[in-house]
Amino acid sequence: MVRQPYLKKGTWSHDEDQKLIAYIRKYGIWNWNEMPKFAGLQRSGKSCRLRWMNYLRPNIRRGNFSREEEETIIHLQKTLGNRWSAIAARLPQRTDNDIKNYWNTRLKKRIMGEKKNSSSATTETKSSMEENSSDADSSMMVDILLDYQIPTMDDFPELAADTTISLSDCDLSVAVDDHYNMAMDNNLVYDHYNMAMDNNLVSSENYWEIENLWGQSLTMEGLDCEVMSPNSQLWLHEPIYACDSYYDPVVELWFNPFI
DNA sequence: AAACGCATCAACCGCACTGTC
DNA sequence: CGACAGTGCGGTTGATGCGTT
Repeated sequence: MVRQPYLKKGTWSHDEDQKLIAYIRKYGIWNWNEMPKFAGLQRSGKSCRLRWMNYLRPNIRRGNFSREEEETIIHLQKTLGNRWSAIAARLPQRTDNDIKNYWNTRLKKRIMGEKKNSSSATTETKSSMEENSSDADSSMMVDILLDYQIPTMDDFPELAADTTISLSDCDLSVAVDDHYNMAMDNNLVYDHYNMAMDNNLVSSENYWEIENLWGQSLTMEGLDCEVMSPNSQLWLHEPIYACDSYYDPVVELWFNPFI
């Protein structure tokens, strides 16, 4: 009879966060089920993955959703349904869990309230939205996002899976520039890409945009440890979060992991 | 100050999907 | 083709905080 090791549940402690971050920074993500053991965590792989994806991962934006983000979520939810991961893919720096929570606790109620008031009022709101230029802009942005298909590595079969990719020293531009321009006609993607590459050093914000644009094949999980390393270095280079208006203990962890 | 209700969000659970053998 | 392992996703729950009585 195999004795199951004790697996802790519930809220993560500061110490556990430290261990997971330190481990991933050093070795990258290779196997969620095995990692906790080596990282000295008494957690399931699932729990580690969730904690990482929803809280510890760099470039996660926390705090209040902007009006534009709200409109985007509402629009995408209407179009895509409760496909939170798909919605999150179109909202840089927000996690699917955050979006799901925000929808369930706030937006859904608001929508229900609006519907309850009267259907005519809803129509009125829609037309007033169209009149309002900023709202119209956000609506247009949503349309662009909806039309935009995120490319994956499948779109670039020329690129070998073991290609060394280092955003921090712009190897990426050398490796994929031609393929990218050749394959992508979408100006939105092209602008994001150029915006990032115009900088000598790719900022974490731009990195996030690129990561989203290039799909999961270019994220940590899709890459082996060799390819992971440059990305890890990138995080070390600039572990800055977009939302800087409040204290976040995770930011503190990234800057001072061994406090 | 205590009790209560509600809102929020981190985390869990179960299922589905995908890749490998 | 089926079994299995690893991973991802969406629904749900439970702990916590906050406002109200």
